[in-house]
Amino acid sequence: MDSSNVTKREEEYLETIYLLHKNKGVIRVKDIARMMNVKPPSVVDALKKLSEKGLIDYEKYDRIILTEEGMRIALDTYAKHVLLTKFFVEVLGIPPDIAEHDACQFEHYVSEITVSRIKEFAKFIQEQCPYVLKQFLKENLDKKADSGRKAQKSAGN
Amino acid sequence: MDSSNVTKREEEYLETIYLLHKNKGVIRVKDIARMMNVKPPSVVDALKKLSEKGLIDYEKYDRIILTEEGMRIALDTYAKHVLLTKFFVEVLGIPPDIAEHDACQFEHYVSEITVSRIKEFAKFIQEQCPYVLKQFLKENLDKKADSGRKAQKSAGN
DNA sequence: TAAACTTTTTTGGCAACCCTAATTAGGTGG
DNA sequence: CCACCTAATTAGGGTTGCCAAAAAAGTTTA
Repeated sequence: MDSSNVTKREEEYLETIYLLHKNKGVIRVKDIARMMNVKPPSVVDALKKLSEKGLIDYEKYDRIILTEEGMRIALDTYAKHVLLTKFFVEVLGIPPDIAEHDACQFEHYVSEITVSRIKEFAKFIQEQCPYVLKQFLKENLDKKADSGRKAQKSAGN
Repeated sequence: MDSSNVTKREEEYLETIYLLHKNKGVIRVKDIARMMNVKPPSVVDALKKLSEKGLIDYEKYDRIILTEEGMRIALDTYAKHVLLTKFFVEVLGIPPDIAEHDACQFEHYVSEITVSRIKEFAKFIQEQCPYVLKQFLKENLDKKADSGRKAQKSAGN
């Protein structure tokens, strides 16, 4: 019931493990590595840390399973991820891949208040002025291809 | 005109230097340290790096001045900071201190598209359905004190 | 101007993450 | 059962950032 001293990066590892388990059942070091764009040794380092912190069950050359606490953190993080992505796409009309990118970072920093407020806001606006929202999206969804897109920051960091 | 290989943390140092200069003129290592919640040696480390990258002019025991490029990055970052904070406060009704905290992280990751879309959205909604927005804020601004607030993540990281 | 105080810098270290190049374990076909 | 191939792990390093303690520079004051 602690979840303190879990770094942002560890949250990402937990989220990835959760998604791999959900989609494929078995979890391989190399799959985690591929999904997170790191090399296998980095994954092993991370697994050891997560194991020491009691967030996963991990035996060398063997299974990788989220503990109850690890699962709690993974679900929590993933829920924010989904909510933020939906908001960016459905309310702001951001292209899905960019929305994904932004959500993927913000999810580790955003406060609970902001998360729940975003959720309420989306619902409120979709119910109270759906036409205005549709109008905004219509005006913006086609901007996708041009201008702003290329002005993207150069990934990294 | 590059701005690549500037870390998030370095962006924060640049932003802090910009704000100190704007508000007090003179910039002291200890002021930067206080504002960023780090100790002086960390600031000195950062100043050396920023200087090597040509983002500040820095002579030991002497002045600290943003170069043109450093100023560009600082202004850019600060602009996002202001925009995000305003959006969180004026549209979502997040308490200012929390909004500040969230913006302060997101500003280093958010894509240009999302920044400009947020700006446009705020304008659009404020113009097209100001009453509905006011209604949403009225319902939420008083929630400040209770529930969500204590569920804050424990800073750090 | 020299002692006393403050600020800045240097030194030496630590933690989080990542990588390349070995090494070791597991699984497979002959 | 052994050679082979792949996947996982260990060994050894690198970077970024932060800190405490010690040394050096700057400033103030008697």
